[in-house]
Amino acid sequence: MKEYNFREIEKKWHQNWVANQTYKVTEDENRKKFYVLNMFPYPSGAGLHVGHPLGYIASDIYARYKRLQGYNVLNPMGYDAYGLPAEQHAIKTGQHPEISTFANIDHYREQLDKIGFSFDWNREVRTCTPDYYHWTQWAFQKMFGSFFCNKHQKAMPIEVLKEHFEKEGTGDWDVACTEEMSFTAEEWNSWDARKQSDVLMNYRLAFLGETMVNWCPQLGTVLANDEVVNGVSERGGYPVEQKKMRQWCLRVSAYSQRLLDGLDTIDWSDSIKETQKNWIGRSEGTEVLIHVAESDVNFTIFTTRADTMFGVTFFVLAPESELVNQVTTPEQRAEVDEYVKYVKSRTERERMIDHTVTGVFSGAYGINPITGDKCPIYISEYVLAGYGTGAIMAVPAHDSRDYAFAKHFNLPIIPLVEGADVSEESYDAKEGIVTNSPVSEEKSMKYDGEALCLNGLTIKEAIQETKRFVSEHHLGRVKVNYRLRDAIFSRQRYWGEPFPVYYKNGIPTMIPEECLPVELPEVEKFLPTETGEPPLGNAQIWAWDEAARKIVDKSLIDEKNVFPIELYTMPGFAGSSAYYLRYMDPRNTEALLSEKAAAYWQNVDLYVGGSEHATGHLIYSRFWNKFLFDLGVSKKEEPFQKLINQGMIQGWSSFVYRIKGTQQYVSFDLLETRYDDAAKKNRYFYQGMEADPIYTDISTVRNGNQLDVEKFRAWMPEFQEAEVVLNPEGHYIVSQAIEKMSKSKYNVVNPDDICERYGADTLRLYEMFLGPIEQSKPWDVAGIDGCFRFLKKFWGLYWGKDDQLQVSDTEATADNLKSLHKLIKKVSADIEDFSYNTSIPAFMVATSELAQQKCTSRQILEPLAVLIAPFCPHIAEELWEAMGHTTSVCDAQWPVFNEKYLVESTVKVGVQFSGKVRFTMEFAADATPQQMIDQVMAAAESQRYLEGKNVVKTIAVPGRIVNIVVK
RNA sequence: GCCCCGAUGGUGGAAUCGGUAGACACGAGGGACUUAAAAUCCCUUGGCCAUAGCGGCCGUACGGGUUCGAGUCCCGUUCAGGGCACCA
Repeated sequence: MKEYNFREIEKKWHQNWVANQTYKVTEDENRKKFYVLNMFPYPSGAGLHVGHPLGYIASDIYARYKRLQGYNVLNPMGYDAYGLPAEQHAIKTGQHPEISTFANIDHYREQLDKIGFSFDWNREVRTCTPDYYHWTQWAFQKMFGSFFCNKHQKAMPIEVLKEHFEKEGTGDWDVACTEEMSFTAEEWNSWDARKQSDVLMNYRLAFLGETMVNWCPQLGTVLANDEVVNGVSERGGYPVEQKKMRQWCLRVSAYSQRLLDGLDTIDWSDSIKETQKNWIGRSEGTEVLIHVAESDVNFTIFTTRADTMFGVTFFVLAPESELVNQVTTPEQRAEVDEYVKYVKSRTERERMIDHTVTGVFSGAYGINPITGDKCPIYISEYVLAGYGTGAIMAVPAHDSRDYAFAKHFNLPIIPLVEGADVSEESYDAKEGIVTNSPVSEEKSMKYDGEALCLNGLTIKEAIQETKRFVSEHHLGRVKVNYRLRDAIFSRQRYWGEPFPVYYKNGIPTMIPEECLPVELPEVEKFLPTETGEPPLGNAQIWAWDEAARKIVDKSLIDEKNVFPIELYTMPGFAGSSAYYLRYMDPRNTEALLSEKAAAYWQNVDLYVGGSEHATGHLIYSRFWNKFLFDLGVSKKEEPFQKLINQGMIQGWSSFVYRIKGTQQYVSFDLLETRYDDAAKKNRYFYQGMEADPIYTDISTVRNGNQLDVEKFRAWMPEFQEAEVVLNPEGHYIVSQAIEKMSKSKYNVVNPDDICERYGADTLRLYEMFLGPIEQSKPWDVAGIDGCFRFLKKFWGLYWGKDDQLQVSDTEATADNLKSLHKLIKKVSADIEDFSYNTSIPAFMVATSELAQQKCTSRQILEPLAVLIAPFCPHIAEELWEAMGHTTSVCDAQWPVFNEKYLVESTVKVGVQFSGKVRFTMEFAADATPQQMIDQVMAAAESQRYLEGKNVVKTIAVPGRIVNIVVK
């Protein structure tokens, strides 16, 4: 048999694909399009590990499959090239981040090329190149120039709103905004340009806002909500504090309802949809206006439990709320100020962990409009300024947080639900019958002669009734709130897209569209300036000359028509929010993409990437695309029709144990483990001395868990002098843990080594074989030999003893056809469902069947090569060529499944009595159930199973089981 | 606390509509070939009992239910993973 020389084969076909531009794709009106996309990678210095290609392989298989089915498949790849690591590298070494980024990209490309992807590299994009970020800046400018009409749920040009203001003031137009405003046309027209600009900021989709931001002092930048995890920064794990700052923001919240509704139209996993639903956090409730007693101050509270208005015993304001100053009485002023100061001193993280009750009385009372009761107004950090109105009505009987507060401050608790016992805890459930609302008017306010009474209603009915009452009598209104916040869109960093904005006499002004892109300026240092400006403050050539329409030296700023340019840069998600559109027409210099390309490619049919982007990229992209859809640029409301989230491939981390303060390393099985309750972790001891676990590189481990001491010593200078304490068998045993693959954990397996040893086709096959794509699983090389062996067997099907191809024109046998068509059916269905892991065993079975049948028929072996082509393109090409084809197997046709080859003349079924299969029988495939029953009865009688028993019922399920019930 | 997803051998995992659970692979054990190793090939491998051979019982986290028949459907419980989290 001819040797399976994967190195030669893979090298040959890689060159061939490049030379023939096999994967170049162009719009073709005569063919149906299919758009497959991977989340593009951030090119890190560590290069690819075996986890990265998992999704790429999965989508490549699908892309190749669709192409074989005759679709015109777009399968592009590019780089999310802006990012913090490159910037930090630049700060450390002084090397421009572009240099390290491009070097990393080259390394990625080299690694990717080895795996045999069908990417069209002609369409590569990099978010950090001016021809790309031109369109990021352009989209930002469009958002700046737009507002969102709540009635039509659509973005519109800001000029429309301006005109409206000029003619009618705010009027009753329901428009997405930061703060509700009300002014007349006269007022608007009387304002100067500066004031008008400020007011418009309240409505623009990209706006400068004075908002509470997540400030990370260590990183020296603000972070978006999804970049803060458990109160610390996602990157680096540094503390984050709340700070009021003027920042660029995107009004993502305007699209809340559309982002929610869109989820029903797309084919994503339930868990990711659920995550997004939680993140958007739609909550239907009621806003009620509360008067502050003995003053003319009013405030609005938001509640989802309008039915509990009769149980209100106090109100609470968020400490950051502007109302705090307005309501606080002089006597309480000092105490309140001190409390507000205390709250400010607490970090986000402290507030998240520590839920002890704190608060202070403001001295004021609010009037419950339903009962007329005067209730004290408190200030407490458990009410958040950023959600709802920053003020709540407290119903301690039916809300556990209010309950804790009431107990702490000794406030009354009034239960409102039949049978609810609130002596120990609150009754939070939304089930039950409402009671305790006054029957007569004694404690109830009448409006237009009507008083609210909820007794006897279910809670749900009571909510509806209260909503009606409140709206009809103008005490408040029905309101939908969303948890989704506007995205903070500026960062105090160097390595990002510069804003195409200059400040003309303090008014943020867009650099004309024709002058884009505004290129990232050169700086000497990548750190913030000494005066605390962001790194772009170091740029000398960074001022806008309005007359000359170009960027000029900063020193000219005081001259006529020269103004400073924005020093902030855009965040990471800016460049990754619309890259899928750019791939459709990546070299267009006139537009983000042409009308023609947009109309042809529409949107992404299949998107593959990690689920960690659920509340970041996948929300921002949907928002961005919806905006571009409103503009008519994108042709589909949703960017990604189907989403597959590949799981993580974890690595096996290995640990050696070093006795504290020595160079002695003790084998794991000799250690005594003690659990330290205080530190909540294990500690290890050897002869009374404590030993610390230290990561060791997986390359220093052999036979599963034994340390190769020589390799270990050679690995790092630190370990050169290591003395080891071996176990009685003379081995050093390491301990192991399954963790995320990471350079710092020394558990990274890189695909190059696997390619070198087994070839790309084996790697591709094996990564798919590891388990369902959507699941996380540890990398375990154990099974890879099996995949490699299979490929050798598969190869062997095609070659005779004397290295000659043994494909002949002999007619295929029925068995051959059956094996083939079973496989076609299975593999086609599996690819459609992304359960590739189950088609690999099917391939193995078919291969051994055909080998046993000594099948040499071209009729079988040709389609077989096509079937494996999506999985293992190199071997498929080689065999395809060997069989005399001059075109690529990529342009072959996916074999058509034909049921007729699988139809059996007879069918084997098990015969079952009282729940047990007793014997099997063969029937003609077209036997009717009655015929089968008759035969079974005859057979059963002859086998004496039915002796002395009465048959009460017979059931036949053709093809599987014949079941007879006896008594 | 709320929401989502899941639980099948030593391991990864198969099992379409409810129809003979454990495909396929890994690992493990045994054997063949070989001076030896690698490679390759063959046999065994859910548990218990029986074993010359036939065979029998129990088994899909646990407890119920529906059904002639449940890994699959329904109800409850436990455990593990993920998301959100003073969101009113």
